[in-house]
Amino acid sequence: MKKSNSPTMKDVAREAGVALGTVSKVINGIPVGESYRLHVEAAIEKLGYCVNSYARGLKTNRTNCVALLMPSLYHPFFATLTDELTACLMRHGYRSMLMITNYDPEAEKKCLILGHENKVDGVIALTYSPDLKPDDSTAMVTIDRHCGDSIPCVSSDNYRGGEIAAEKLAELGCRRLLFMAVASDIPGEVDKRGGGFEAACRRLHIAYEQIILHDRDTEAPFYDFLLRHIREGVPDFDGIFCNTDRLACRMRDFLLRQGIRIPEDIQLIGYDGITDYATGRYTCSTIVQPIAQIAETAVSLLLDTTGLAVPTNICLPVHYAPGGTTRE
Amino acid sequence: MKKSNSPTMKDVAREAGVALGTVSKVINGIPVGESYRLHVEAAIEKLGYCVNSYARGLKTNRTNCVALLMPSLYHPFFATLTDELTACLMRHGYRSMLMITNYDPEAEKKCLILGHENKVDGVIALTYSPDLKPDDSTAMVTIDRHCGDSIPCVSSDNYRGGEIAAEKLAELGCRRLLFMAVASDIPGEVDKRGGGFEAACRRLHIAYEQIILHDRDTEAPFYDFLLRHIREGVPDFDGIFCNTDRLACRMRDFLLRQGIRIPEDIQLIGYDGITDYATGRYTCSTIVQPIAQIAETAVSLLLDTTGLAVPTNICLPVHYAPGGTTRE
DNA sequence: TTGTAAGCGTTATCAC
DNA sequence: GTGATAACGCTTACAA
Repeated sequence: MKKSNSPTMKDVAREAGVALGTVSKVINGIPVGESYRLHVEAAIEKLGYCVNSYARGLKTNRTNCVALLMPSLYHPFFATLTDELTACLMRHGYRSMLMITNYDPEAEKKCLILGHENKVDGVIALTYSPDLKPDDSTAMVTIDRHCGDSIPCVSSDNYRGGEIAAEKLAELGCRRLLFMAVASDIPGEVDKRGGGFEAACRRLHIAYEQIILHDRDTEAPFYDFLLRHIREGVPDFDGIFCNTDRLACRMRDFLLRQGIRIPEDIQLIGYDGITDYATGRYTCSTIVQPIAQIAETAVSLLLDTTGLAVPTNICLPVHYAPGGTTRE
Repeated sequence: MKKSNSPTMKDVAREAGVALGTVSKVINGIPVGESYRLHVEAAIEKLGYCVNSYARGLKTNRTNCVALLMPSLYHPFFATLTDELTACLMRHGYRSMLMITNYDPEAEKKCLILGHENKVDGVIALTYSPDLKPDDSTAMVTIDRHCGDSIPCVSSDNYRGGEIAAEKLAELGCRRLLFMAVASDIPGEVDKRGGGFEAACRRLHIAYEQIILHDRDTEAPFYDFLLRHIREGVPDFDGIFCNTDRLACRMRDFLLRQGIRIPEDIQLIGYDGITDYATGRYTCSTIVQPIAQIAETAVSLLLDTTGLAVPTNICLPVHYAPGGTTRE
């Protein structure tokens, strides 16, 4: 599949009639006699020389490569996040090694080892392990889940997002709220959405209930719950906050099938800010995560080597956006 | 960001009391005396040794790393394709270096150079350059666009997909068909969708028109065209084939706003097989691309080093799936 | 079968 | 400022 005989520095040196070290200096931008530089550059051009980053990496122990651990790219949130992360890394001169973990802690561990073998300069992980830890010598930043105090975690301001959802529903006239959530076994930043919602409800003196399910379970309990709370076509609730857009969309579909009007009878707010790929519109009214900003923050944190104490948790601001499931 | 002092083979050899070469053999699965192997394995375990793939790559000129050139991950097709490619590569023991090119030929060229510097074993590209060529020593496979006869291109059977769309619409009772397409400047496999559609229409003696726009233009001409062909609420067409699901969804939305009923008045078929992330349902009736199969084929073609003459173009079978915009 | 040693293409340390 | 030279960690003849 390869045969490889790219020119090496030695070839360039010979072609330019200079010593090896001189070529290295030119390539690394270290000052060198003007005429030497020109010769070397000409030789590089002529031979089509291109550095071998494996040789360089072996020597310097830096590879300009970052491992990206993602559960899947089927979910638009992960996909766009990966897009932004990769673009951002490239802007900083880094390449990204993508690893799909399939929500599997075992696979995540394997990927970390793979990354270590590959001497990646750092790891950015959206993980489903409670305790993923890289080799000590490798920098790591997580997204949406804390993995220990030495590892910064960046996320959207989930708590505030929950508050905003409650505030918005209240402002739009809702008086009886419901919080629906799918949660994974292991705790993460995402769990704070409910906390913010509750706090705001209490502060606003609005009645609320909540129902939380495990993400590996079926949604049947949600449906049962909703059905029990619809009497003669009139629902007990006039506003629902779902902890993901996905859930909000699914509940909207279900309620519509039950003859409930959205947003007339029930208003619905999700979380994530997922847009429809065809129209670019939000798939439901939602709390929008600042994906590009999350990516940039994660990259800066990872690459920032100033050693200044970094906060262990960075929350980025979210905002509400109407998407057809609220009366606005 | 790094401090690196992982144990090396030398450390393992010392720990195990054997020679360096022996350690190497154990690691590479080359037969070695049982007791030696045990010692070495124990030492590896104890020290937490892990190969340095940069040193290995430097020596062997193989890196087990493949560059993935994608225009963006915002489109679900690219995202799922990237997911499948990466998963498939991992299964084969390869890592993928993701590069987002933003539909920009210049960026694509830069990525190719980056890949070359990084000594990737191969490149899989979904490119928007007419003539992207890697360094001679690097294997390449493209998806959906031909880049020269030496570079295999894998795609869905676009021509057949066009035929199927026409046949299906005919079968569902359509008598006046329309083909709508957005096309990029540079030719690609995707262009064949229209050819297949036309051929089938002629074969079936069904009247059809077509309107094709550049992908960088506005959609206004589409809307004008449709409006001109709706007289007193009755459209001239009873079936439309759009060359992407995205277009089909957009046209559906537009037609609905004009008071046209879908699928009662007009039936619509798209192409790609995009599913909604929340419900998993097709976003419109569609010709489904076998994404996982495309990924597997691309990977096999890239990794297959048998040197057997590979076909320059591989078309994978597609199928029709109803998605609410046809009467079935 | 096991051990030894010569590179792979860089970078970095020195004398010059 | 320039040019030999020694690593970096590994694979692979080749010698024992």
